[in-house]
Amino acid sequence: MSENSGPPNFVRDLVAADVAAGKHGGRVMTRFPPEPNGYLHIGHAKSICLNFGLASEFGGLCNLRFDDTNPAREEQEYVDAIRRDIRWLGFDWQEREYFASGYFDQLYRWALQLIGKGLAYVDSQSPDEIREGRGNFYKKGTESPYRNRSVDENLALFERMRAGEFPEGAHVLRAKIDMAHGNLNMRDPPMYRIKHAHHHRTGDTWCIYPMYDYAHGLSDAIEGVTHSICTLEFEDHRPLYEWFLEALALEHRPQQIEFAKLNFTYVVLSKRRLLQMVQERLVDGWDDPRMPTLSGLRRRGVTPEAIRNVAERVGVSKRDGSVDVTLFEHEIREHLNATAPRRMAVLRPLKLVIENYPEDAEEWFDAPDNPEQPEAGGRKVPFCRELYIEQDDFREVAPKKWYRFAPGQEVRLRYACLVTCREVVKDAEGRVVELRCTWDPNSRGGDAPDGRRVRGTSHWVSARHAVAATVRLYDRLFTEADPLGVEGRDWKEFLNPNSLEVVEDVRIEPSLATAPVGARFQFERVGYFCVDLDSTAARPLFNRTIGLKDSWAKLEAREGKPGS
RNA sequence: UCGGGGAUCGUCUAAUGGUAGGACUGCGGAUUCUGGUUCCGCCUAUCAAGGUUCGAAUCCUUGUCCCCGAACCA
Repeated sequence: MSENSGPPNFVRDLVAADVAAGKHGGRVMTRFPPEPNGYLHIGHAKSICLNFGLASEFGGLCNLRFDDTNPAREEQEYVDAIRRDIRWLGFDWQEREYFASGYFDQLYRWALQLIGKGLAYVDSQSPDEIREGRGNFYKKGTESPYRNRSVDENLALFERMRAGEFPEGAHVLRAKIDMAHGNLNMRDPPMYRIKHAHHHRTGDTWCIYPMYDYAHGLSDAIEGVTHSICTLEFEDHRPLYEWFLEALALEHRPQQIEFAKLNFTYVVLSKRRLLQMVQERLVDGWDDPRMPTLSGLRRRGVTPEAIRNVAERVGVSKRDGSVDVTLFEHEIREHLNATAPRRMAVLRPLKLVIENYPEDAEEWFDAPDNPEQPEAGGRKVPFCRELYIEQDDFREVAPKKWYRFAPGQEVRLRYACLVTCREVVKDAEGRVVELRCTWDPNSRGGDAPDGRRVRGTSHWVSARHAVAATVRLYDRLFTEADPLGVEGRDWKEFLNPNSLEVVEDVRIEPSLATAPVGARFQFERVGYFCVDLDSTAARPLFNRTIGLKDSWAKLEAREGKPGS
């Protein structure tokens, strides 16, 4: 057992009890079983962390198994993306990469066995008739007229299904269980259907494919999985999961355990809808930084650590709910705050001229990468007579408690010096285009020579040295906490029209211009940013991962709303 | 009208018959060359009603509400 076992939860308790009791010889084996029909998202991350985490905690192993029993939906692209994302998240399945399709032969032989035992039969009803015969929640099912075919007839028919003699839908292999069962899943569920489709791994070898319920538990059994962890909606599939193991009298019996999947406010997590957003170009692909996919989060600049931390923080239970997305945002900031080097960048430049600073002079100030760990190193930032500051940091009429630039107000330029705004220059339309300031030459480095208090500190870049860049400001993709839960409204109505804002005229300090793709920074006083895939030396491109908390904006917003 | 689950601060989650705790959020305050970080404080919860017990979030009974299930999807 490792030390980093995290908070308690019912799955761990179950596993711990099994280990203590010596079940499965005290062995723990889990698996993460994605269907390669879409990209992994933050919800899958919870399952990945749970499965790999449990295995490592109890000295066991976790397999990666692609659950690829439906050739119509599965593609190699997804297999590649899934591998990449799990590795990025920080987990290693070593050589234990499996495919349900790798078990097709064994599964087929077992199906033959079940037919031989009189526990499976070929049904030749139409899909409609089968649905009809299954009954519904309130009405028991009725037995198929084909239910009592002889073993030989079933064997022959099933063999002919496999040989490709029938069109799709002509026949299906069904488990013979109980058409009157209260659980619909037990009313003679289909085990195999005919699909004349090309499979991404088995090609055209098969034209019959096993169903999830038949394939999954048996795949677990083949791999020696001890604890098969899945989500709540499979709870009433468990009797069927167990029925197949029992019917085949397999000695190894994996145990299915269900937990509540992860959900966040202001996020939609369903492969179907994510695929829809991609296909309808509501976003720019699976790795659009607004997507809750692991690829999207990675491109956004979110760290794997933050994702693992949030997976641990949300816990594991059987209550379905929705985690406040601010918890995720908190974990993102927490890790980035500890690891991202600080830099200065001005998103919306306003020119600032220091009138008493020589025209042709310049100097370079020391700036630490992280002021809380000055020993961790730093860089020099250039300074000269003309600088850029943030437009937002100036107000011609200073509100109450405004510490930033305003006529006559002294402000600190971070790591540089103290300056006072003397004059405001406007263009013909009355827009503020330039601040004329003076500096205190004795404040070099940023400290007041006489200990006078200067509350405001602004970031800045040297006009002469700054590099132009583009920044993409990302915001939540949805404007509604529960986009799926608003009665009478389509979830797509709640897509945030401002989820992406491109800012073209950004000025960054020179050290930022050569940062490699994927590098993450804190732009001081602004937020966390990372270098996008499409960034070039000629035009650096940064994605905003998340903004810094802004208590000034909060205060101002509140005061702007009387009565609140 | 059926089957399977679930109900603890606003949110997520602990407490396994013995002080209802933590995290996030929110609200105060301190510190600060980031209105960031950090630190401190505050607010707020056992679905309901009965019962068992010295003692119940926990056990029993009844009820209420919520989620999942009727693909040849997973």
